[in-house]
Amino acid sequence: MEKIWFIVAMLPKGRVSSYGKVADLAGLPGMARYVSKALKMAPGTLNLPWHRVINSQGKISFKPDTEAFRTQMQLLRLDGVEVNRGRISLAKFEWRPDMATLVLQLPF
DNA sequence: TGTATGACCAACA
DNA sequence: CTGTTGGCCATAC
Repeated sequence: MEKIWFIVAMLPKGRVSSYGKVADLAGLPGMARYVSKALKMAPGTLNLPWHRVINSQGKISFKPDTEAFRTQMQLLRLDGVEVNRGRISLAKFEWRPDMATLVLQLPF
């Protein structure tokens, strides 16, 4: 759980990642669903950039007619990310960390 | 013990 | 593009 939060905390402004990728980086392959749960549980005091996590199809996972959907879209746009109908171009905005340097920062 | 439900995913038709 | 399938796992009833 902390591992997931830590990875999400590293997401740079203007980049996004998917639940599955976050799970992989956290050393929990195949646990995408667990990531969504971890974000829901995360204390607000952590100020995690949760909005930078979308699904593997490059879309916001909330239903389009919800508040959560709108706030996530707004936060992404504030980051400078283009969002069209809940869709984000992974080709342009996916976070591709350098694994070598990334590993050095992990506390686990 | 069983079933249903998620801020999921990859493969396939 | 959409929909389905099987896999995943914690929670809730």
